[in-house]
Amino acid sequence: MSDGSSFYITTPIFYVNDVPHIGHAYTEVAVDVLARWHRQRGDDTWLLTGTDEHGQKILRTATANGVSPKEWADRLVETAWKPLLETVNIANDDFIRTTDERHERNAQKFLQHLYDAGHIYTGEYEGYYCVGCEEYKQTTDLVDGTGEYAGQPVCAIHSKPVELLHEKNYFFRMSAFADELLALYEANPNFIQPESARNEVISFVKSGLSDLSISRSSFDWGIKVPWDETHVVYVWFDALLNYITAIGYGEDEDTFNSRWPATHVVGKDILRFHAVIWPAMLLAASVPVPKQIFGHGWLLVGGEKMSKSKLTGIAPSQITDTFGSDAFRYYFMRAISFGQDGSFSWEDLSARYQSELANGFGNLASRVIAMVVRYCDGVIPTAGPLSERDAAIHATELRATDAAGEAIDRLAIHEALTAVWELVDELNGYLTLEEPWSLAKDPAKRERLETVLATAVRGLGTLAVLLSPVVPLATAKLWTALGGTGVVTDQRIDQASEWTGSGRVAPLEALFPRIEATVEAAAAVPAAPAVTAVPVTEPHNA
RNA sequence: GGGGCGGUAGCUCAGCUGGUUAGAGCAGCGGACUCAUAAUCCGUCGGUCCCGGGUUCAAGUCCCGGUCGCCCUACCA
Repeated sequence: MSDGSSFYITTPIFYVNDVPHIGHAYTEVAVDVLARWHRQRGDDTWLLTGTDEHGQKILRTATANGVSPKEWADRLVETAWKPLLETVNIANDDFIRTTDERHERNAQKFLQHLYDAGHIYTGEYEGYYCVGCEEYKQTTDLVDGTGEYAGQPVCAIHSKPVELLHEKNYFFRMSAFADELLALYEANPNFIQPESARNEVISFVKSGLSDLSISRSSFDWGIKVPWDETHVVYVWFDALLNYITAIGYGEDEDTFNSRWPATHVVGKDILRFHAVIWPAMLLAASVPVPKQIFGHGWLLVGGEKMSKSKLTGIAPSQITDTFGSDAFRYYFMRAISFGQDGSFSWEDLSARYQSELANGFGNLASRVIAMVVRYCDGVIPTAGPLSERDAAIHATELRATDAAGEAIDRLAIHEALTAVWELVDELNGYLTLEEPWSLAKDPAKRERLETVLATAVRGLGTLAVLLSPVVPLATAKLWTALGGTGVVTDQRIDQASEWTGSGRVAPLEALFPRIEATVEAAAAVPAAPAVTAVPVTEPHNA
């Protein structure tokens, strides 16, 4: 687990037409925390994210805005999606766009490969098409018409007649892989996690797989099907391939082999694409399947799934403008069991910011450093003989380090934080019991004072190392204040308590300053939309 | 219609294969302390474990029924 092995992790790629909300940021942060953790463990880590830019919807909005689809995508990537990564401080190693040449070229290679191997056939798709919806409807989406349309099926949404259309399509023989997939799920219980996600996928596949239409000819904004340029590749088929085209599939075997297979973290709404279609595609192409697919839960606002249409969508910057990116990252990682749905509320966010970050961790850093400055002129003292309590702190450092690392291996980010926070709480309690401010008044207790402060400083440095993946800005400041060697992100997280430094501390500003008046403003104003349905500002597309 | 998940203190949630007085954090209340971001530490209040049956020496924990919420999936006419 710390042998420099490869760790390749991905986020889903953003559909550029969406408006960034905290759900997108949540996924990014989770993946980023895992990636940072692995980097600090010495693993050869690679974090990929990017954008999904093809498809009819994008073509349509681009046209409506009077620009080409590529121009439209360029604009959204630059104004919305790359800024989102900045907003929540994502340290990605690559950013792939499905319009990148490297992607298009190698996605075509992949497709041609499947075609040559006989996994693709020509079929005909017949279905009812609703012009209003601009999509094929299932018969269950249709209702009997009334009035002038009596007797014919109409779209349940538009109440207008649908057209029966035939379209030639290329189909991927996905049905042939059902047994192989089930065997895969069976043989590797961790392939799909958490358990609830795994069960759902298994029961879905057991109920039978149908073949997948993978091309469209009614519009042309997509990757051309290599043997038939009148067709473009179905957007999901195209999008999934980003995970391999980004690391050299088709043209750089060495790089590809050194990174693949990946850990895919996705929202549970797109789990099936990743846990069924994607592995089937890879099996067909004789490419190893992913290491793991993890489906996380949804963010609930006011008890409902957060959504733009319900006006509960929240822009990440609404949170980070007030609380900062560290608090955003910490809050969502700590408050929500990764894998389950989680409730978001401004009240909970500001409560946790105050009690856990400001009063718990931030204040601990302040008081320890202040005492070293005050009682030892900023020189970190050397510990003398250790008391039972001192030893207990050291034991907790080791226990937290191990427990957190083990939790990260299970992608239980929230548990990792819980484990680390035991050290925060114990250190605060330790100081209260040892009362270094009292020891300082008695010269005869000098050695004891120094031992206590040395122990506290050591614990604080351990926290800086352990929390660096989650709150990188605060821990960098803390690291500097502690006189830590090099940068904190280079410190081995699996040996967090073995950190070294110059032996001097520097003054430290409050890591998480209290947010007094602004808390009320933040809690009151942005919370309003969920209750009173005030529209959330959407800065980009109409 | 089938299938799955969930309904535990004011809030957010733990409670594995059933076993002593049902737990945590936050909020509330009381106290201690002063190094620190009026922060920290200690104590304390607080629950018909959705409802009704059943199995058992014993059920939040298993079974049946009901109810509410969510998710997946499928429709007969």
